[in-house]
Amino acid sequence: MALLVQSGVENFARNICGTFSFAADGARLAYMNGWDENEAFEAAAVPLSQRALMAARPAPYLDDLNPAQREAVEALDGPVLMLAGAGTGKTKALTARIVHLLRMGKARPNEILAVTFTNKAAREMKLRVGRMLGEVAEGMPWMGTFHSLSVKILRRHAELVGLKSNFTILDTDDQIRLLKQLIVAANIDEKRWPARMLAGMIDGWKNRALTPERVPSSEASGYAHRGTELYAQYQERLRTLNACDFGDLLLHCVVIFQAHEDVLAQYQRWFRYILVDEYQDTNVAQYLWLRLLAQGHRNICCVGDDDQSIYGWRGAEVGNILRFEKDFPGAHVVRLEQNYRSTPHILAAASGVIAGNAGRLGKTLWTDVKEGEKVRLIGHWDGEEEARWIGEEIEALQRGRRGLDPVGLDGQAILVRASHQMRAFEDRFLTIGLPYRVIGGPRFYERQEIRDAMAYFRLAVSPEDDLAFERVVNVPKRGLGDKAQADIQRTARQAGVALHEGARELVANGGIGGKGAGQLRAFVEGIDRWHWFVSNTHNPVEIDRYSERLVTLRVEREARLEQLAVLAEGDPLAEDLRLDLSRLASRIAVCKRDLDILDGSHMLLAEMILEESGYTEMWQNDKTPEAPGRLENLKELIKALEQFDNLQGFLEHVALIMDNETEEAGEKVSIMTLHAAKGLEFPVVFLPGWEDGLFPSQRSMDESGLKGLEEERRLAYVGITRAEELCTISFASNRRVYGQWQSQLPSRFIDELPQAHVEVLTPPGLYGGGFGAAAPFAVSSAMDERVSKADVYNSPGWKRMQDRVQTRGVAQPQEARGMVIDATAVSAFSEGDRVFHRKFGYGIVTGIEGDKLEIDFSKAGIKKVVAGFIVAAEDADDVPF
DNA sequence: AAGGCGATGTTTTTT
DNA sequence: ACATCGCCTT
Repeated sequence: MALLVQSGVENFARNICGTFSFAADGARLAYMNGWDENEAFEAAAVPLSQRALMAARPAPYLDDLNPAQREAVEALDGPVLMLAGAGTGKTKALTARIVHLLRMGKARPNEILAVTFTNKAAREMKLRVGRMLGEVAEGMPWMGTFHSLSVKILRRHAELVGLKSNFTILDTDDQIRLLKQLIVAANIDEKRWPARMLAGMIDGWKNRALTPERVPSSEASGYAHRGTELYAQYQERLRTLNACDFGDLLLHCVVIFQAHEDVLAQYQRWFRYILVDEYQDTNVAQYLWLRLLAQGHRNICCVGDDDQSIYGWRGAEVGNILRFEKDFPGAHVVRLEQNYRSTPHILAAASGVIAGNAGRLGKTLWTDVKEGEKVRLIGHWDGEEEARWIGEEIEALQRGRRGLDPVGLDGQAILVRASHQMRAFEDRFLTIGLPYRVIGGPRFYERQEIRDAMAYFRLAVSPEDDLAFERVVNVPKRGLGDKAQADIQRTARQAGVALHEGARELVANGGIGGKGAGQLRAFVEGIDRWHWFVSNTHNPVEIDRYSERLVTLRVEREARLEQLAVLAEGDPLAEDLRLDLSRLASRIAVCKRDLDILDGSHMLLAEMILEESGYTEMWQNDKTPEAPGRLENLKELIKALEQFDNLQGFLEHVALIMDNETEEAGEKVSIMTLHAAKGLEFPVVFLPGWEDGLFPSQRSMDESGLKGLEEERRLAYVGITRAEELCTISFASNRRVYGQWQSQLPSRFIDELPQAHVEVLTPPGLYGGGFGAAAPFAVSSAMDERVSKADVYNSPGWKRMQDRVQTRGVAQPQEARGMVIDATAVSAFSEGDRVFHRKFGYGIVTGIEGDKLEIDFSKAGIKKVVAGFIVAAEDADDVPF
């Protein structure tokens, strides 16, 4: 073991020195780090002009900063918490800090660990550090996402968690498929206990850095009391497959750090300074990962905004940022509060809403800007009307209106709570021909055709990849159904080999009949052939062999051509010769292609695989409207291969890079979810669908109670603060929910908007005359109690309306409002209790998790509900209505 | 083995 | 309303 660790460390050191190319930008680094410049220049052979450039700009990055930013940048040593409100220039401060660390000689580029959540953020940071330094920042090997950095570390120490360093990274599809197998094997009714649910639980545990044996027994009741058992089996299975899921990447790192002091110490020495972006989004595993690495020198700088924590539902712990000063006593806390993005009204509206949350670290955003429009608020009859109005408004703003400068479509965005809300806008914009773009739809590498193609590539690289085999063994249809696939599985398991070998054996011993047999043989041989090409790339012997064959074929062609030339016109032999020639031509083409593949053209190899497997053909023959798009995507995929040296390299990276890069040109309105909008900004922002139950989402409140509501409120805060100039909030009185028309009430967040910063619009057209003019009313203006029926939806009296509805106790779906949610209420229940929920009816408690109860409702099925919403069945009569 | 029909459950999403 | 999924038919 010691030997392994030792060699790992050596490997590691070599890797870092190799990755960090001193030669590339040695001069600049030498300058900033105070090394012997002349020596470095000699060695690096960098043009002197570059040195001149650096010398001419002593420290421009510091002069660009405001006092708070500067404070955060200059506090280099010890723990620092940078509380950066929306639009306060946190990325600027973060990048300046990195540059400053380098310049002050505190660390070399390879000694800084800079962590982000998304590849996009990492890219952005690299770009900006590079720009500040005056060129591309090549030498920062440890700037990346939690996951990509974890992979890098894990590859070095895979053996410490029972993996080989070439482990594969599973996507969610593979994960679910694997779990399904285990569930079936465990004799569990997959219908009652879906694999997705188990996957969710396992993810949750991994997010909390819980290995199977560390899962608290209080949670053992989940998933038919067999959750932890299946979790353990799943981990075992992953190990045999030499694979990791996303959660494992972090979990394994944490486990290694915790169990191997020497390894941890090594990294603690390497990473002299640690920077973390979006700290409010870290989960427990990420928190431990960071804390372990920072433990020694405590040179950790976390940047975040507790008010923008919107990923609690996937394991993020706001608590991490709230607790920072306790975790790192003596931490230097800096607040970035000067906002460079939005007008005062927008900031005030956002602040007003977020003030409703308890337990904030607290920041007061301010701005130098004096002018600006109020946040606009408008009610509509229904969702379609809302979409219509927004469409017209966008076009009006595009033309320039009311003395406002025209705002291009790229500067306008619609931010919705849930993606299904996008449809109304897409429909409307299609009919009026308004160009739009949906941000954050299904990601490129998540598409079916891309995953299928990738499975083929995985098989070519490693034929023993059983998950890939399963995925495509019958795609395209090869007549290999459940029966045949079960036979393959059995044969493979008995022989203790991979499915690919099992299939070969099954074919060889005639264990499979019918047309499936031939097809399976072809599939197995295809994989062999593709794999042969992968393993013989650049093999000189094979290249010679193919070259010779190509020559032979060409000679043969010449011979035929000569024969043809001497034949008389109309000679019957000529036909045969021409046929021969065309056959020869295609053989030559194939041989040439094979030779190119052997020479290292992995793009041709990929094309060949998709061609020979019949995968391309399958989509060509497909008559569905999306087939052409899928073929287009496959072409894109091949194009993406170009940036990599080989298929292996491609597969390695793709697992972690899941973003969609296709950005078509042209001015377009952006439509996206509030989550997808975090970090973005637009001059004009529309926030539709502010209705209770939709936003805040009913489900969020049911499942997480007050915590959920507060997260929704942060989402509202994020939404408003995306706007630079103009922010328009809207709601509809009627909306179709799951096909049923439902009457909606304005969101409680609307009540929380400070009136002084809001302008209320009556909808043009439908009510109040239909002349298309938007007549502004001040919210504060006293309004006649005799509001007309039509005006109810946009009058300043919706508050009263809500009050009326509440005091009258009229049935409404939003009963969470005003309820006291008592986290301790959970203790009032135990498993087996018969209980009542106003929405789901009667049920039996089947488990307890934190402040939530898992209940098997007789009508609604199994749900997890906050205990505050539950009463004992015998008290059901006390529940209103 | 493969395509057609009724029951089902519907947020947010990165890696 | 709608898509997905498992089951049932051919």
